[in-house]
Amino acid sequence: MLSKKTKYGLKALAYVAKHKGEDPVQIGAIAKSENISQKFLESIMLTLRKAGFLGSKKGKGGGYYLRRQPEDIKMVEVMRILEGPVSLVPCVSLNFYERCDDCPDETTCSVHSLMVQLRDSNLSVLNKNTLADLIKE
Amino acid sequence: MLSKKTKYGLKALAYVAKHKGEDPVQIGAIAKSENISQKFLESIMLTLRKAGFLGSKKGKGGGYYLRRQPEDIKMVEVMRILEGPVSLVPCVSLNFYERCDDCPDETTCSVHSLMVQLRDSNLSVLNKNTLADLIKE
DNA sequence: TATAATCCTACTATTCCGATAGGATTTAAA
DNA sequence: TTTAAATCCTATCGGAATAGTAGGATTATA
Repeated sequence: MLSKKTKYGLKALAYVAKHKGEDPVQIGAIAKSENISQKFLESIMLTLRKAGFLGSKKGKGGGYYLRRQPEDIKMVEVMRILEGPVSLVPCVSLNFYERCDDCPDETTCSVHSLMVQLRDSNLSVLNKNTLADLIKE
Repeated sequence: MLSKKTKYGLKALAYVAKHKGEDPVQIGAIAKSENISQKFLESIMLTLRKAGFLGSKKGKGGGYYLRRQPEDIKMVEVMRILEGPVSLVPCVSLNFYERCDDCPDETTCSVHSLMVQLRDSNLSVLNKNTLADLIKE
């Protein structure tokens, strides 16, 4: 299951993208519109800003805005920042590789091939969807 | 990430499938071979038996055996028993549907379409892989 | 100077995961 | 008939992660 952090983060990004070109968007407005705890959302927005998706302006009239074009923000990037690895086991992860503590040998592991297939099918979806796709229609 | 429960359960099923036709397989043997805590594995085997994948024989010389052909046990079934929903959000789950507590309206939810795509791509992999595929080569 | 916003750190409550404990039950073999 | 070997079952527990909260520091506008 997706963490609330990721779900809220995606919705917030979509909200900001929808208001592209306008004044910066406030956390309060997003929280209200998407039914998210404002304090919780604060920390998520911070993560998204530090990751380079969002920029911010402090003080009165401040808020958040997109730093990149929606078409250029792939879902796979956002997922890796918010949710972590795309893979279901660390030993098939491309960006977060780790050995599995069980498994003496990856090549004879019975679940290895299945895990690779799941990783690749998820990657294909996450690579072709961008933030722009989230705000269509 | 996949829970250890699921990972261990898959490995255990593969182990039992590999020894199909022989005497029942003991938990101890699986635990040792796959580096799994025996007590933890006990509870997982119980789950798999109650779900109908495995049969058991008690007492000396007892153990576990497959109740269905490996080619007939789809990974999607096993995952649903051990890991739960295939979907990342309950509101797109086919077998565990629930409304999302946020989201006043699923049709306007910005992440809905992405979640459906991820669900379907995972389903396609999990539907075409069976236990027989886990023990190939 | 007052107000509105983000920024930042720390804390907390709850849930889930992985594992363990301790026996009850059943069966086969000595 | 006894003993050993196996599953069965329920309860519990520590630790980690998740979701959220608190409280103020900082910055910018009007």
